[in-house]
Amino acid sequence: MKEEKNADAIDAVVGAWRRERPELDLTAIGVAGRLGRVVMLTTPMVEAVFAKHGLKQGEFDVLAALRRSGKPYTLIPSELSATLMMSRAGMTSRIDRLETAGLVERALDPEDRRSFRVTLTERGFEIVDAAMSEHTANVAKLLSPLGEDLDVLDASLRRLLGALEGE
Amino acid sequence: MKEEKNADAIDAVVGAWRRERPELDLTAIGVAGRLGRVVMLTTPMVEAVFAKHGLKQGEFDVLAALRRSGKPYTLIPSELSATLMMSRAGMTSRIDRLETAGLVERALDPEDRRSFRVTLTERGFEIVDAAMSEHTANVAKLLSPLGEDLDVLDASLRRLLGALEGE
DNA sequence: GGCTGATAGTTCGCTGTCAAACTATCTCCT
DNA sequence: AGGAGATAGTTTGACAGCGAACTATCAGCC
Repeated sequence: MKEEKNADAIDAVVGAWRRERPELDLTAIGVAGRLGRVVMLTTPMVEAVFAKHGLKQGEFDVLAALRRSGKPYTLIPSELSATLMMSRAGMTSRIDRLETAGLVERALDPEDRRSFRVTLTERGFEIVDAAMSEHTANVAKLLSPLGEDLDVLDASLRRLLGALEGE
Repeated sequence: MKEEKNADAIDAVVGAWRRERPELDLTAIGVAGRLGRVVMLTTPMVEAVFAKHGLKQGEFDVLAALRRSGKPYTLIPSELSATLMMSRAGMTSRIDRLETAGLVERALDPEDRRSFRVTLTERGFEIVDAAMSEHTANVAKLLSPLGEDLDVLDASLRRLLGALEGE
């Protein structure tokens, strides 16, 4: 006994809306719903990998931005908050936590005394590299059901993202 | 002078990783990054519509779940928290807020004295219907750059979601 | 019929984020 | 040179969400 139709949770939501508000065109709502739900379902699985390395998602994001910036693995807080699309207030506290944990260091910026240079420590480097390796494998596994659709999905998302980012 | 290549923010991230960690296969990371970024960029645009109706996303979600459940627009808190995939503690406070705002009512459940029935008020009904109409149009507009790729994207996401939800 | 364990909802303490207000410093313009 | 406005980072206060602990009620088993 296999399921004839592979209906998902979004089909149920869209179906209910269609019954209650038949005049609405729900095509895009369904796509947006699936997008959001995929992110919601995968988030805890992604976070679990970071947790194994003692990191939260947001902390990994900071370390990863420093790591991929290349030697000397240094950025200033405002660059970090812009790249990660978060407020500077939030970035202050993230850096505080990472500094306390010994994964980054704050150093004076000789060219701008308002600012700091945030640098990966040796330990931060090792942890983020280990976490990134595992994260990469984990995401590949999570998306493996897509098969050859992976490229199709990527192409569609690229098209959408290009428009959303404003060319 | 037009851009020859339509590189997006994720291309920059993946490119930096490829330079720093050439041994990693970043295909899936790129797709996941685009997924997350699309959600991150669209979230404020979606929330702006709800805000016009005096709602936050989470509050709209509750009203919408009640609305699409059909007459008598009634659910119990544990159904709501399960449907919306959030903790019961969080649901308690959401319902508190919505009740204070006069958009839902709590009534005794005659069949289970531990529980309540949460029902849309007349005013809640009107607000969620108006918000849903505008939300639907807004999402359609946000995804309109996809053109005929909308169905392609939906098919891929459905495939992925089916696997993530465990068949 | 009356414990035992499960379930519904709430309260409490904590955390991560944001916006706004604030200090320090830089930049530019005249 | 020096003053106006912009910018970097922090502090503060507020808020939504979570997990754990708690109360009340239900369900089922002996």
